[in-house]
Amino acid sequence: MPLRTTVSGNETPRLRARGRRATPESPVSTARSIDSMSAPTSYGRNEPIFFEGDPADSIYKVESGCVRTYNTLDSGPRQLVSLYLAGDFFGLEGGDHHVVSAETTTASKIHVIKRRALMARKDNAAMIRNLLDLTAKDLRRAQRHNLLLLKGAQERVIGFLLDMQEREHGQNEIALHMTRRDIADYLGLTIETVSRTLSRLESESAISLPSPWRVVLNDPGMLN
Amino acid sequence: MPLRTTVSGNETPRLRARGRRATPESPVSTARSIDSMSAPTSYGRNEPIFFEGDPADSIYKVESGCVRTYNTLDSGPRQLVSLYLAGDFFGLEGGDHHVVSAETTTASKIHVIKRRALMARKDNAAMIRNLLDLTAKDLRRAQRHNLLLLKGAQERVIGFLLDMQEREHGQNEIALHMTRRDIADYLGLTIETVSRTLSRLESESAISLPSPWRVVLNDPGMLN
DNA sequence: CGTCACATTGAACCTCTTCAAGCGCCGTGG
DNA sequence: CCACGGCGCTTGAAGAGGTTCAATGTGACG
Repeated sequence: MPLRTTVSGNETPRLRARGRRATPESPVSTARSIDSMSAPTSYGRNEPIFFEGDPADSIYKVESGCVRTYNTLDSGPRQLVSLYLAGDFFGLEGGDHHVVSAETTTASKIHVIKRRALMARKDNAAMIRNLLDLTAKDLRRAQRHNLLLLKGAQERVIGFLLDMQEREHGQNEIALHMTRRDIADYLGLTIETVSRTLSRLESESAISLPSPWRVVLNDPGMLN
Repeated sequence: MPLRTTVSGNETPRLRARGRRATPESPVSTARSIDSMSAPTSYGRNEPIFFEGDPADSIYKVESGCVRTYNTLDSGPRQLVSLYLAGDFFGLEGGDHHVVSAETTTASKIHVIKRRALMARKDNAAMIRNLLDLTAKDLRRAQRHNLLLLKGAQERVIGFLLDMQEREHGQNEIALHMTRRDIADYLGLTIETVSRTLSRLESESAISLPSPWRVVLNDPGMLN
């Protein structure tokens, strides 16, 4: 097993949970689409965004970074429901109260969009249709994740990497934006299994691991 | 291991895939809500409703029976994405084409609702909002299913039973509407594991199995 | 330099799968 | 009418894959 000569980038996985530092509120945008309706809020690593049970009066868009949603009601090990990367919307489950909690997995910028602000707009019918499209997209993502969880460990990890690659503009070098624990909790595996699987894929030169938070897919097509 | 003196009901799990027999089309309803916009179509057991790749020009509501959605693209063992019971809507994933296939698991009646018919109505803004609510509900269901798949075999089966109970009006005796294979493919287990787990739960008198397609939860609260 | 969080690696254990056999119900046909 | 065969379900024993427990490695920061 080759010892990795790690050259870590600036994505240092380090807990720096200072309080959230809201950027000053900009005047309400008159933009046509849901995004960019407000200035993004900056979050540190592992900072909560909302909790299960909170009133669900806003939806959210990831400007940069990464957000995990999870369920606290079920005791035992943490189980992630979803991961959201730059460009993704979350908090779309509907209902009066959130059914999951949301936290950043790394330093992130998040747009917070009040539902009332959406509905108050002249073009609110278009907004609802926009919301519908976003929710349907999240549904498709959840269903694809379901399929992934019906497979074995190696296929889960590979599926995760391919999904991440697709969501990160198709580059072969992808930034994970999260720790092994997040990956494991998202895939229903242990961190040991995730680590071993990645190591094996690297030893088979299917991937490279320049640093723990970076993965290079040497042959994305081969991974299927 | 007590031999079960099975007294089969009329839910005989038997292939009887006669051709679909559409009920005569009723005049377009002027009802206020999405459901009951058309007369239901009757399907036999294991009959396809739509296939992955078909144009998604309709949404569907289960009047009675049960529908499974699954993915055929990934080779290997069949993997169910979702199960829909009486009262549930499906086909809400959005997009121009279906990303899953849908089949009945048992004789069923299904409402087929054209999207165009929805959008053509005077109150189509309300219809879209209705669609949004239904899609968000399906999303919540998919996310709950995700959580289930992150657990062990016994918890999956118990979670499945509790989910079914909740969806069948909270009665303690529930009809499964499907075979062990469907359950296994939905939970990511083998039929043997499902069968064994149910047998063990019965031997611990947590449940009773009057017939393979019927389950009685002796103490729903205890199962958590 | 020492500490801390995260990641990796090894070995024993356990759960679920795989393979195999048998049972019960039902429909069919001799 | 009963024998046969298909299908679904159950049960057992061996095997593989992932977890658990434990130790070590690595980089960042004070």
